[in-house]
Amino acid sequence: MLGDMIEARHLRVLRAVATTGSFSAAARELGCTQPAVSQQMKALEQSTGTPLLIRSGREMRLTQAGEALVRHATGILAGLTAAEEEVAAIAGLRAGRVRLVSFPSGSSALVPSALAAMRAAHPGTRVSLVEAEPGRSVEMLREGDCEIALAFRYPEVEVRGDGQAAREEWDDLVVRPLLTDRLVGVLPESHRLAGADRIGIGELAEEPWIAGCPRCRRHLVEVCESAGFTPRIDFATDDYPAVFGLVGAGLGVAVMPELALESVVPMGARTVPVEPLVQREIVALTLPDLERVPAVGAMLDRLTEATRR
Amino acid sequence: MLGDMIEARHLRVLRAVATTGSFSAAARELGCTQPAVSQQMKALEQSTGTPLLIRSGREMRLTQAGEALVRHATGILAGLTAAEEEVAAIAGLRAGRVRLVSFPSGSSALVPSALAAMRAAHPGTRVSLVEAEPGRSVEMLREGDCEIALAFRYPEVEVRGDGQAAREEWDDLVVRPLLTDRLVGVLPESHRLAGADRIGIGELAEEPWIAGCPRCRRHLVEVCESAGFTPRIDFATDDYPAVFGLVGAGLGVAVMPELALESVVPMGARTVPVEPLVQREIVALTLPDLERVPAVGAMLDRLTEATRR
DNA sequence: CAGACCCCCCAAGCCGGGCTTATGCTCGGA
DNA sequence: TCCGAGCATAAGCCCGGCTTGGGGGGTCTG
Repeated sequence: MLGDMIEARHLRVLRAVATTGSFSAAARELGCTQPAVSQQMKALEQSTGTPLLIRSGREMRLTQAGEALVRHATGILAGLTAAEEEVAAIAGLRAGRVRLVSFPSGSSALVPSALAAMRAAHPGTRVSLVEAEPGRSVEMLREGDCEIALAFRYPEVEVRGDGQAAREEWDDLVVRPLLTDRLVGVLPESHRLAGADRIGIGELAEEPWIAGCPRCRRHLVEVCESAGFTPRIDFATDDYPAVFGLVGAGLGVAVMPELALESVVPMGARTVPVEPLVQREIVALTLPDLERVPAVGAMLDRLTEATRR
Repeated sequence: MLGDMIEARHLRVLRAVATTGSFSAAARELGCTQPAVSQQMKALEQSTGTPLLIRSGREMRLTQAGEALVRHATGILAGLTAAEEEVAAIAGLRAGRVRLVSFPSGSSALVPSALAAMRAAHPGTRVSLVEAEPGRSVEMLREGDCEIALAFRYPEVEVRGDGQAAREEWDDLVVRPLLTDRLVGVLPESHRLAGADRIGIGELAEEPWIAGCPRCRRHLVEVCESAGFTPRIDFATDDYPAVFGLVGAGLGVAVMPELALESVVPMGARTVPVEPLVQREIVALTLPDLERVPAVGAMLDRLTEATRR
């Protein structure tokens, strides 16, 4: 029920017989023995129900049905090799597309260098990049709208009954940790603690706060509450330069991933380590099957490498 | 070495999976069990070296390589079914061409009725007809320039050392006897024997003869010599009406196949049975492999049938 | 004219691969 | 929480392919 079709192998053998003019020559060309060719042709003639070859004296000729098959074989085998070639190009990293989605402004250094390394190593591949919040990016990953999602997670501050609420939603994904990012405090230059070596987060209990994305904001609240106070959040923005602007204007304090400070120069603000140590883990997420896709795997490797500079 | 190629069956399964969205549905569509589909896809992924399908939650999605394969599969499977269809049409006598070559003017009644019967029974087939001498027609058959050769042979008059010289050259062919044709004498109306019931060939020993084709001429000489004389041959022509004209003009006598008299009316000539009985056997020749080609076999059957009217 | 070579067919045997049944697992819905 | 659907896996049977070895026929050449 599944194999009642002309097989491509048969066509290849038939074509070899037609071009070489003999079973033996076809066998040599195909790298097998002559009886193998003989049997293949017998099987093909049986499956088609009509003779395909005429053994007339020494030369081998095609019947009309044989000619028809050979005529079609050209296109079919060409299509088959084209298909093999295309998938081989993808498998061999000479082609292939990776859709990468990253959280906004979270990987200003990481992603570009990984993209550059990928392009250098596998020029045929194409990597596209769009930005989305971690929640949305994971959704896109599950929906098939991207192959790699860059996200971050915070360790749980307090141990609750369901200890791994944040990690739980990823347990069917491949989670490749890239790097852990320490959060530092950001204070106005004029702040009394701006010059401190390090500060406890509780020392900022009375300050107005400027928070980041919802996820970051939630975690900030958790950290502060475990330190004994509830932060008064006056502003919330994803945009790190905006945070600097707000802090520089003396409108509040903030915490911010250290990585975000690498590519910008804070104006009118000072950074200072805070205690307790607050870390953010940046990870690349993908689906188990996708990890084995060569281009996806290669891009994951490039992302991992990009953290080792 | 022979099967290191993507198989058409794999593509069919992959396409079914892609369109139905699940292995089970594909299995139902293909008429096999679900593990069969599962294994086919695993084998295909292994042979291509890259994942083709993403099992994400409940829905099944294609990777880029899978999409490429499905895209090619459309054309490949279409070509394959087109090839199957064409050869099936030939096998099912809905198409096919038969090249028939007949000796000149030897089958004025036989061939046309067989052609008509063939066209009526299998309208899709095409039969072409050209004329050639028996020697040449057999050569064409062996060269692949025709599928059926109509020829005739005479029984050996005298038993020589190599008793079957004429039959020997056909012993690797399929010889299908169609009918045996008695030769009759053709005399001028004014001839003294024109009104006889039958004559011995020896009674024409002194007449000038009009012979037919080289083959017929050779046989005429053999028959006459076994009757004790050597015929004096003044004219030789393949054209039966011309023979009648020559005989009618009193220029000689001739022998002629009875069949040739069916579609012409002799003018100024009389036919009379001769003794000893001289017969000519009309046969259809083909190659052993060609006999099994449906259209060729059907045409042979029509030729055989055409003799039974 | 005979030997030699080439090519094809046939038979037997080994091997791999495919399909099936049976079973377990996961996930989503009632 | 139970149930149904769907996929994966294992074991087993079976068919089909490829190989080796032997035989027959045709052609070319010495």
